[in-house]
Amino acid sequence: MQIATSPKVLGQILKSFRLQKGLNQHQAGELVGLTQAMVSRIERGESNARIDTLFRLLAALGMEMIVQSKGTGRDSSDGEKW
Amino acid sequence: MQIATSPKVLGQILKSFRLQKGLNQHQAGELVGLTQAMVSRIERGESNARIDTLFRLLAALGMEMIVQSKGTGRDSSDGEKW
DNA sequence: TGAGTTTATGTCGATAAAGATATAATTTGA
DNA sequence: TCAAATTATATCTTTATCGACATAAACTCA
Repeated sequence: MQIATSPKVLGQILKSFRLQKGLNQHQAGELVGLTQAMVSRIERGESNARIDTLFRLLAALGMEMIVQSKGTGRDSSDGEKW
Repeated sequence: MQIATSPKVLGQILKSFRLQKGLNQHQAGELVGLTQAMVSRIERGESNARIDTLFRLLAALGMEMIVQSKGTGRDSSDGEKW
């Protein structure tokens, strides 16, 4: 489970998932209609992609985005951290 | 915990969090340098905002984005769903 | 009903993403 | 070491975000 805190960190997460699936940038791009160049720029946090582009990449890699209150992680067995 | 599957769903999630914090669109926008108009368009999924804009909104609402493999939810007490 | 608040739409200019394509740079493996 | 594969950059055009307004529409409440 990875917490994305910036476009750059998000790009690194996407890259690690892509590698886990054994895909190169060209293949990952083909799955979602992105050029290899765009995949490269997004992974390096150079692109600051749009939301729909991110969702397409997430879907292609079998990933999902979860949005929650900060500090709601599974390891916060207590619940008074607010 | 909310799973965002599209810009539109993401917008609805953002809206619910904003309301939970008792903010109107103008106030939420001021926290991150977005106009009320932009907040409206993003929440309605009409804008398809950029990643950095999303991160700014998340931060302002005290939220965080988690990216994980599909089906890695906390309720999958077993771990062999892959 | 009507004023005040909140949200939705509209326009315009500037900036950046994205598609297409090419090519350099890097990495990998024989 | 060298060729192939992979990744990083570059340029050009099209399109969309975003800030800045302005204003319409919807909602709240006395």
